[in-house]
Amino acid sequence: MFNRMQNQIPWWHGRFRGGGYRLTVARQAILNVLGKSDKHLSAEDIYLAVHKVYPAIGLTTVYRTLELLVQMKMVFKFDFGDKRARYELAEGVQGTKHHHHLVCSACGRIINYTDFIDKEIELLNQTEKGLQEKFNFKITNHIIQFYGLCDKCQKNG
Amino acid sequence: MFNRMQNQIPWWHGRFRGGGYRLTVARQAILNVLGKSDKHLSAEDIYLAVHKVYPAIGLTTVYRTLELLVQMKMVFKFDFGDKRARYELAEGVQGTKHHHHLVCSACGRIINYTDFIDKEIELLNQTEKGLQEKFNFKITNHIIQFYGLCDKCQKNG
DNA sequence: ATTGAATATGAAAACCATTATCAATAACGG
DNA sequence: CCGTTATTGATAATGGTTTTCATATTCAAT
Ligand SMILES: [Mn+2]
Ligand SMILES: [Mn+2]
Ligand SMILES: [Zn+2]
Ligand SMILES: [Zn+2]
Repeated sequence: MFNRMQNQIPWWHGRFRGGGYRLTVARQAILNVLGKSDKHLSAEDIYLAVHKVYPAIGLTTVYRTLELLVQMKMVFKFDFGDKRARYELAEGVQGTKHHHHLVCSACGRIINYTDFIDKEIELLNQTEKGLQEKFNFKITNHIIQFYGLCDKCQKNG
Repeated sequence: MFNRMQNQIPWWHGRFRGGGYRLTVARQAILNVLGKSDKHLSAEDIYLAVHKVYPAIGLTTVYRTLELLVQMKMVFKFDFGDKRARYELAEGVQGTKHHHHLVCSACGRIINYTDFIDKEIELLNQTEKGLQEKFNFKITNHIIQFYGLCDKCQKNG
């Protein structure tokens, strides 16, 4: 359909081959979009961005690829209360740092924050340990989101 | 369609009348279901429970009522990663205590926990204050969820 | 208790993000 | 280059939620 990308071997090459997955054009295109963006993209956002470069890649493949990337733990999937899932490269990948989110209930703006994270993590570890013991529940990850009004929406509200 | 419930004036009477809303049979039935359950019910769960007593009340009304109750801050709406929204009486209402959630990724079980909450709240207040200043973001509420495997699913997994 | 205006409801259709189907295509070891 | 098999794209289907609109209910004023 089109020639393989001319890039040097990308950092994610091994992740795919090691997992027994093929390194396809669609998957690379989707990872490129995610890697270039600092936003929290929906499947359609990603589809449209990919579409500009590879018009033949369909929305179905975007969904399937995102599902795979989430399963491979290369991508986080979020629900911020609008009706669509949102995706973001996982921490560690592309130098992304662990962070939590502020979500504006009015305009949907999403802010990453890394401040206070250290103390939060400390408490989380403590809490996770306690919960693990009390409920014998093996915690694998957590979601922390603050909802409210961003600066603009406070003025306009 | 059917006679008004014979209950004494319920605690939520004032909340409705004060907001300019009518105190209908459907709304009371739905609040009764929520008040009696300690689970995290979906719209359909609530519809089925209501249906046993008032078969004429439709699913649409359940959705509309839940939307209203969330807007009135009498009910919390959650997304636990299954495909449906889940509802729970808000803290303070019916003596409900503020709590966070453990969600089993395998079987979907949801556990409320109130332990560690005090320390969490303390840190949250601190964090919220900091975020408020740094981003001029007015925080109204937060979501904290831990995902993992419950005791049963660890054995069976 | 009756009335009437405004709100709330139910049945059905519409919506829309996500998934399933399936024939065609591309990736890659040999 | 070939053959096997994973992957893809177009399309249809799914399913929770929302919209529509005619009818019923609530409740303040009679
Ligand atoms: Mn983020
Ligand atoms: Mn709960
Ligand atoms: Zn905003
Ligand atoms: Zn479980």
